[in-house]
Amino acid sequence: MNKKFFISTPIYYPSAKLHIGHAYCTTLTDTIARYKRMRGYDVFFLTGSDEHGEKIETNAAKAGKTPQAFVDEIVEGFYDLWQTLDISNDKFIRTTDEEHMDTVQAIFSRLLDQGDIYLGNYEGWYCTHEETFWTDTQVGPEHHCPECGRPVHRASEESYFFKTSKYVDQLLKYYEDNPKFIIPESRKNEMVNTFIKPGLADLAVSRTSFTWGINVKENPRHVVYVWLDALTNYISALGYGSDDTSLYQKFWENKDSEIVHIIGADITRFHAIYWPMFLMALGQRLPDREFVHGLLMMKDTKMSKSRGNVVDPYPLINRYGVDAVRYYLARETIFGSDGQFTPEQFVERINVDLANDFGNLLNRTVSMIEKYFDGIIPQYQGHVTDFDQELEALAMNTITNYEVAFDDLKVTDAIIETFKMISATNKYIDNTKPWELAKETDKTALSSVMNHLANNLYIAALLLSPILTRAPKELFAQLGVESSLQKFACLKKYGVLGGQKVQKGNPLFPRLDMAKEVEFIRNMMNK
RNA sequence: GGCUGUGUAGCUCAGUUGGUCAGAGCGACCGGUUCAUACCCGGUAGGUCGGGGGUUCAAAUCCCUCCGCAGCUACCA
Repeated sequence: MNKKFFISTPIYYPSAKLHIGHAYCTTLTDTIARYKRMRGYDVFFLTGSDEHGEKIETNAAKAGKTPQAFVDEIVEGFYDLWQTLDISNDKFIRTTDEEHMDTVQAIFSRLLDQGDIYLGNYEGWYCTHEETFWTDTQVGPEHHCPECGRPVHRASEESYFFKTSKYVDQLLKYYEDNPKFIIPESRKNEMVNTFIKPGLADLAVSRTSFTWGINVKENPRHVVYVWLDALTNYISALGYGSDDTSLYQKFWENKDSEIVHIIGADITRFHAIYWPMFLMALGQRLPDREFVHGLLMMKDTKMSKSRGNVVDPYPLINRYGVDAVRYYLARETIFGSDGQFTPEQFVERINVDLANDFGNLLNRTVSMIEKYFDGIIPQYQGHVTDFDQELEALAMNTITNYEVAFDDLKVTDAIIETFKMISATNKYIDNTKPWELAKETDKTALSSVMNHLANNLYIAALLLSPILTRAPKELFAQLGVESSLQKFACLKKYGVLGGQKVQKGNPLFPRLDMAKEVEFIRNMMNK
């Protein structure tokens, strides 16, 4: 029985096009999903779209479309972007899917029956112009709308509430028993200090001010308000509460399944507090990890819809390729802390790591094997020199470090480990000086060097295959690696390559002209 | 205002429980090499570890204070 692994991205809101921040989160999640599959796990990778709410209703009206037609069109763009980025999700859930809506209604009814949800009044500061409720802190002592500056007034709206008090202690205990539930830990402290300690308010889970949502069966004037709708996607996608719960049993209820949500800091509260509470109320198992990823910053402005200044991923992908973009996203930012996007760093990362170190290593290796051995990779013969031995030891060590890092969701660290090995392999060429060995009549040492180069490249390509979806295949083609060897399990022992016929191809990653490309990206960003 | 974090070489950042912790990568400069995508390899970088004060035999690493920056501050996804 294989181990199970469930991983999700947030479901994104289709009020506008996706930008590189979304691409970042989804790509990172994808690398983890691919890694786990490579390690032999049964993986369920979920992404989707959160399609209800007032903003959609309004935007659709502005566009002269029905909300459904409006979201249908935008969600098409989601599909397209994920396909373009080689995202390997197993399902794409939409909160307008009938099964999802049925499940949400059923959950709502059950929680209402149980007394976890009650009817009350949502009270706050209301701005008539913005048609929005604000909190005390948001309106400040002057009681002005933070959005438009107009005066606000007290108002209340009938709403259903989820009773959080019932589950607070249980939640805190879960935090305590599962120290790795919220990562990074500072996010957990934020939750406890900001929301729980001061006394957690009940959560409004319905609205009467708009209609584009899932109806509350018991009271159709109300629609289910965002979080009870959106968060439920993680289990409705698996068939929870439906006729076929096999996936749910396999990936959620199953004790041997690890459940990971990758989320942005902006939705931590909902995933770290309310989602566990909903699950507790339903008597269901809680996720193992809420991994809060960092934000991609544009120089000094946050990249988000609200502040504009977003980078469209398409021009980057079209010009530099999927691998380059995926690599940049996974490598440049330490997973869990914020990163910065600058054109210079983007180009440099690709040139230094992918073109110079990795791509060029393949190129020079293939050239030498063609030149010295008529294109046939010499057989592995153990380690002939100390350099061979060191390189082998380092390669095997790299594989271990890589696994440890990736298992802990430290994607960046896993990549760094891999590139340390690639660097060491470049250095190995300088140490062994194959061009001098080629002058000797005894080719033993030279053949061993060629074999080690091929084997290290092969290992590197396998380790990078969760990140790069194209280049490893090209590398395997150039080294003549048969598909039966393109498996992680083959890395258990060193030296599996030997006897293959190499075939020189195009450079894996062409070197980019810094000045020219920086200008291109700048122009793109300023559009 | 409150709560979290953060401020280390030109740039991006590592630095577990205080004592080779003053580091890595990139850029720059110098040198080497030729199998290679002007690539790769080696060497050099003298940064008061934000300012000030304190604890200690010893602090980037603990405490206080000040300054800068970021996130959150309860229903916008």
